[in-house]
Amino acid sequence: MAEDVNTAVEVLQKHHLKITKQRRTMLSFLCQRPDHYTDVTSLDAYMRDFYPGMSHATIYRNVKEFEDLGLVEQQVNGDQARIKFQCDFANMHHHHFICRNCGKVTELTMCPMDFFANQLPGAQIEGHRFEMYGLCADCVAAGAE
Amino acid sequence: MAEDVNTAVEVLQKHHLKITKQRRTMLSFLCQRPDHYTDVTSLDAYMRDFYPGMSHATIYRNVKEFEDLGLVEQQVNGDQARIKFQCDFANMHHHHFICRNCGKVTELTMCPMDFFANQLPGAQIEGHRFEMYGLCADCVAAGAE
DNA sequence: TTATTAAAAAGTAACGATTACTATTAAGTA
DNA sequence: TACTTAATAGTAATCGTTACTTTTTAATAA
Repeated sequence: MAEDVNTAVEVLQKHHLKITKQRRTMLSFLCQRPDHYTDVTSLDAYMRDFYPGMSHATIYRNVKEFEDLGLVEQQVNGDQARIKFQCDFANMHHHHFICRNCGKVTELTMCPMDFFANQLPGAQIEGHRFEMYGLCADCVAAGAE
Repeated sequence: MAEDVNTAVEVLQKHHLKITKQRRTMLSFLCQRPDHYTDVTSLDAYMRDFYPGMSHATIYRNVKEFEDLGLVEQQVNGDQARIKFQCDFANMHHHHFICRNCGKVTELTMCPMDFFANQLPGAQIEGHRFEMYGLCADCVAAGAE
């Protein structure tokens, strides 16, 4: 876990970005739950609690920078953004099962793209989005909802 | 096309909802492009141009009601909602390829779910989201971007 | 057709996530 | 230790969306 933060910090350095205590705290926070999506508003609340008077703008700007660097994955559901620490910087293509109760993310192997490409002759496929959601095994066992 | 509006109106009646001229206009507008997603803000602008002084609340409330009735499909991309008239009330399960240039929607046959269910023992899968995006054949031919 | 009534619309104004902007602070480097 | 420039704080704005209250209007019955 602290491992991952250091790896992320190295990425920042490699891009000549400054290592501020705020950024380090943000990364630590995200790193605590590498397999869960976190509302950016929760991160915002946490940071402003940790550093009273910290600016919204700083948090959102850093989120965007982390995303550009591939340190976090962003996902929009409804009206607010959620992000997740990205551990495997190797960045192998994969998809997610997201638990609606606890936010836990399970990575899925295999990508369904191949089955569809030939249905769109002439089109230029630039990307895709595939997610499954529901209750993870733990939440089912705990009797959620 | 007017066909589809009438079908939608029947659905409203069936649920004891009133057929107002505003609702009829909204449905007509959406029905003009049954294979394209439209920003709700565009619909909002159109309606307020058509009925000067029309309330935002009315438009958004109706969008929500149409969605509850299955008359439109909603999809959130980024910061604003997009909707699409739902023609096939039979509502056969399918997925979409969405052109980022013109918003055109192509329905895809086959669903990738079956391949993944067995990767999540114990979980309760409640839904999924699969979309492909890029440029449709027309936009590619027209040399978009 | 007219009266009735419940739902829908208008007309504010607010809310909440996100962002622009400027002055100040602090991280990185010499 | 001083310097330079990126990062932060602080303030306020933006924009999509919604809550609330009053007024209007579609649907139904007399």
